[in-house]
Amino acid sequence: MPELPEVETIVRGLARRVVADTITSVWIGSRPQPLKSPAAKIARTLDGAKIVSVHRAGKHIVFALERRAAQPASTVAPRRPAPASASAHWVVHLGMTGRLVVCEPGVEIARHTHLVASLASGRELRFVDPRMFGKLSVHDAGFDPGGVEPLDVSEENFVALFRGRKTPIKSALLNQKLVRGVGNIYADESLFRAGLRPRRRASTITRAELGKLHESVREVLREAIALGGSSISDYVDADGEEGFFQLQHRVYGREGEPCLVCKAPIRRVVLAGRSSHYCRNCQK
DNA sequence: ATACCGACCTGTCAGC
DNA sequence: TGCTGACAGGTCGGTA
Repeated sequence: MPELPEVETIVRGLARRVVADTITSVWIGSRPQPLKSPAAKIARTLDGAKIVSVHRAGKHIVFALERRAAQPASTVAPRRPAPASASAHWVVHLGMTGRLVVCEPGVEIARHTHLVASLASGRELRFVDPRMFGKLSVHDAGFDPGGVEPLDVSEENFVALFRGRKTPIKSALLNQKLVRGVGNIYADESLFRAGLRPRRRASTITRAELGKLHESVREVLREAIALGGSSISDYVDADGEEGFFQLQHRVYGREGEPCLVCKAPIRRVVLAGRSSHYCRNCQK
């Protein structure tokens, strides 16, 4: 479901609600599919941890946790040093249908709830994911999913990613090891704005066109974040609010409808197993 | 290296 | 009303 703008919106909402809160207990469901670390390790890492920050890395949500180290057994410590603490990261990928919700404990547990973290503030943070394409993991060291952040990368570094690649440009954009956070909707929308067909081989794209693509990707992502992401069927952010960028889609989901620039019908083809939408006139 | 495909899962919606 | 198939925002692994 969520791509970079949706994850960014969710992260901002979560940060408002749970930063500085402490996890007081953890319940994990019986379905192993979403768990990419052992359940016991996830529970052990989360339980008692303070949430220091929430941020986004590509489509991943990263909770920075701080755990107080076990108190020394000695009781007489007149001048105790600052309490030792250990840091860890809880990483959530929402897959297609994952949601993180913060709610009161009394709220009915939704179907397909896989994790519930009780918070010291009295609320609960829940992970719900019907299709179970989402992933939960914990990491003692830092977490780096690879790829560059499209909103941070320079034009020069962006252009270099595609040099010499024969793969279709859309496949390259979807490759999270190159650019992280761009998914099917924003790939199609960016390529439309850049005037590039999805199947165009990356290696045949000129420097100027790649510069335009760099600009288009960033523009689309920034506009989508400003509107809270795209709500196609059931996406809502951490506050339960829908996004509005779907109203700005120029090609995605518009098969057969007239191009907003030239009126030619928008085409839909399948590329790498994904629906791909483009205008034959406006994209080369 | 690359490209296509199915697999992983459940839910929804259109069409018959 | 109910069945069937297509499709869905994402990734991964196998095979040519």
